[in-house]
Amino acid sequence: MNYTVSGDCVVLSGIADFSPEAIFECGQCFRWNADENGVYSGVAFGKQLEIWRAGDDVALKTTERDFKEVWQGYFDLGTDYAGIRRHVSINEHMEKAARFGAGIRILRQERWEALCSFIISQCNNIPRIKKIVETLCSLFGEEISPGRFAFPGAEKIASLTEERLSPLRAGYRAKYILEAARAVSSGDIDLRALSEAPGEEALRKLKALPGVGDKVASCVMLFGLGQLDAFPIDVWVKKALRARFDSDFDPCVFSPYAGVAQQYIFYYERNRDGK
DNA sequence: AGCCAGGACAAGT
DNA sequence: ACTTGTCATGGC
Repeated sequence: MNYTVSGDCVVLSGIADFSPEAIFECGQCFRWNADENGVYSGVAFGKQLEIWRAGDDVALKTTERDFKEVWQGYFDLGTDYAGIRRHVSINEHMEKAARFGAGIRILRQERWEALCSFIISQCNNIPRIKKIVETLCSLFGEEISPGRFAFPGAEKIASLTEERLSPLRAGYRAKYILEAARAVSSGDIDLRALSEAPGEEALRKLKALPGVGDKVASCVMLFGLGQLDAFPIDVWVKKALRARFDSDFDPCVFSPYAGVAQQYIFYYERNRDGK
């Protein structure tokens, strides 16, 4: 990946398939927000970042060291998303969806953060998911700069109780959060190993956790384990599959990038009537 | 005011 | 193998 260092920024020049808005608003993450100028800020891997598009370039306010150690991987800069868009544009609808979602990249998020966040996501709306996640971080995460918090580790959450999680207002999900944290911190489940495991095995082991079914497990695989072929089916994707694909349609045709295709479908289905 | 949300799970057909 | 009720909460 070509980049230049300019002042306190790292600049990616002439990079096409990289839209901060598409990346952060496509529902894959919950801790990034834009200011009035379209500058996104957030925290990942305990590091803070501001990032924005400037013409043909993308600027990241970070050090070269953090760029190489954290953000290059986080933004999946080694993957050719233009090629993936061509690969999944198998029909007219997918051409439109992929064009609409051009600039989406699947973030390689922290494994435990992805698991915890998508447990919270079940039967919940995105604004409230973000609120619960942010409360979780501000209450139990390390303050890395004034008002900014890292995502709390599984060990930290495992040491808590349902009572201590009650300020989250997470409802029935609180016990799922605790159980998952205990499983991760005790080594009962090894998320790192699952990112190298076959999809079948990763899905099965994730679903052994209480409160984790097909959909949440698939999201963890896609957004936390780097398994780009995982295909989460939520209410929006279900609606799109019903309305815009044959009844016997099999997402395997997108393999090995079914998850990316799913994200184009999801993002397009949610926003096609808006902007 | 009431429907719905990036569901999971058990119980009933 | 499908359908239904329940779970806790608040965004819109």
